[in-house]
Amino acid sequence: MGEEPTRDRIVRVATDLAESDGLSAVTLRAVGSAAGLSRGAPYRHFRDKSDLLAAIAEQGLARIRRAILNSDPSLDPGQRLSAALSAYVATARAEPVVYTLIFSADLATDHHPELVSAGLDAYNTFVDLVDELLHDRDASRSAASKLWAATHGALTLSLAGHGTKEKGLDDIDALLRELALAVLAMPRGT
Amino acid sequence: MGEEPTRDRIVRVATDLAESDGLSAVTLRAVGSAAGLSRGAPYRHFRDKSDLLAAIAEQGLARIRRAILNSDPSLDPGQRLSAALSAYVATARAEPVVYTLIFSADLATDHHPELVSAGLDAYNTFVDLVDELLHDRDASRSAASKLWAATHGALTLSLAGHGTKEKGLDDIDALLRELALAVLAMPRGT
DNA sequence: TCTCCCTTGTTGACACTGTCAACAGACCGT
DNA sequence: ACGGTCTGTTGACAGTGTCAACAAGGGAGA
Repeated sequence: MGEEPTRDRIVRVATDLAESDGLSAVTLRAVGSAAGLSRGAPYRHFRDKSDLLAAIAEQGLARIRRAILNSDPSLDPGQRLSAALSAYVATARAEPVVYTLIFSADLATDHHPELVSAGLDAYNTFVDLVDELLHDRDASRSAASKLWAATHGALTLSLAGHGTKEKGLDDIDALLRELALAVLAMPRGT
Repeated sequence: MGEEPTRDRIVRVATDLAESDGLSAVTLRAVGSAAGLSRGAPYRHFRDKSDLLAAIAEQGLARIRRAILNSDPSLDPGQRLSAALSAYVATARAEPVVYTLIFSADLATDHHPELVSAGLDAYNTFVDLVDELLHDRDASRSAASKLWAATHGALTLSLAGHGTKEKGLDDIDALLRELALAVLAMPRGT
């Protein structure tokens, strides 16, 4: 295989570091060292530390997009949508630090347009899946927004530790199934 | 009025600092200085910086709880619930940095039990409001969880800057009304 | 009153971090 | 051969979280 570009390797190493030792362990020195480079090396590939974090988040979003896109296409649209939601949750659960980072306010999205664009890609991929079920672009966009919001909300509450004791947030998958049902059963008009 | 305890003043000053200049501006030195004290003074009231952040989040949760509790009691239960949701959103919008901090993974909830307890207080207050509508404790808990998840999700997506261009997340209040309708219209059994 | 101790606050010090400037080598087209 | 760009290294500096040592105050008990 071709050798991995240094920039990609830095992002990958930084992601691993974040997931294994927490976001606070992601220091430019540690990242450089883990990538086999020296302290200042990342500055040849990223303007800022914030720029590196944005890259981590961006690739995380791309991974999420791929996960929901890989849901079995042979399923009927409803079941595939459900599978995509499960894949979304599973990916977020597998890398909670990155997932939290994506929606962190630390990243001023104004200064990181490619992060916004990665978010839009994931969103549009999701809209496509919903559209296979509804066959109505506007309704699909609206439903996808609600589904994403509901999913993300339940996920965050669980990841943040709130709600582990509160019944109903304990089993996210069940909660999600119910939320998805509620959203999709909504009157189409409004 | 009685003089404000130093600890409370530190938390208040730190909260103001966070909202006006961003979370990264909250340094122990700056907080001490803004409180009229010296750099190391906060250490007499908080074990860690993380401990101070947890206190900020905790009081933020208490403020949210008070906001939803203050929704006009003379309204009928359905409208009051809607007003409470609006108050929740308004409070979060008024202090986005604190709101984001509450659900940040930086705060290991294991080490900050009083933060978890503040979250439970807010949740239970919310369940009470839903119960005035449903008159069924279990169903209310379940519905409250879903409403909170959906609200928080829509809010976060909007606060993080994702979705400002995507139709449907633009107007959160409309989205919330629809989500609330969908959740409350759900079959009670499941 | 005097003494003891605990609480609150200050200051000096240290390791670590993000960041930048100065420098070194590799590669590449002319 | 040569100048320039790209990638990488190292030294330096201001800030930051954190801790130990020290000072001031006030309340409890003799």
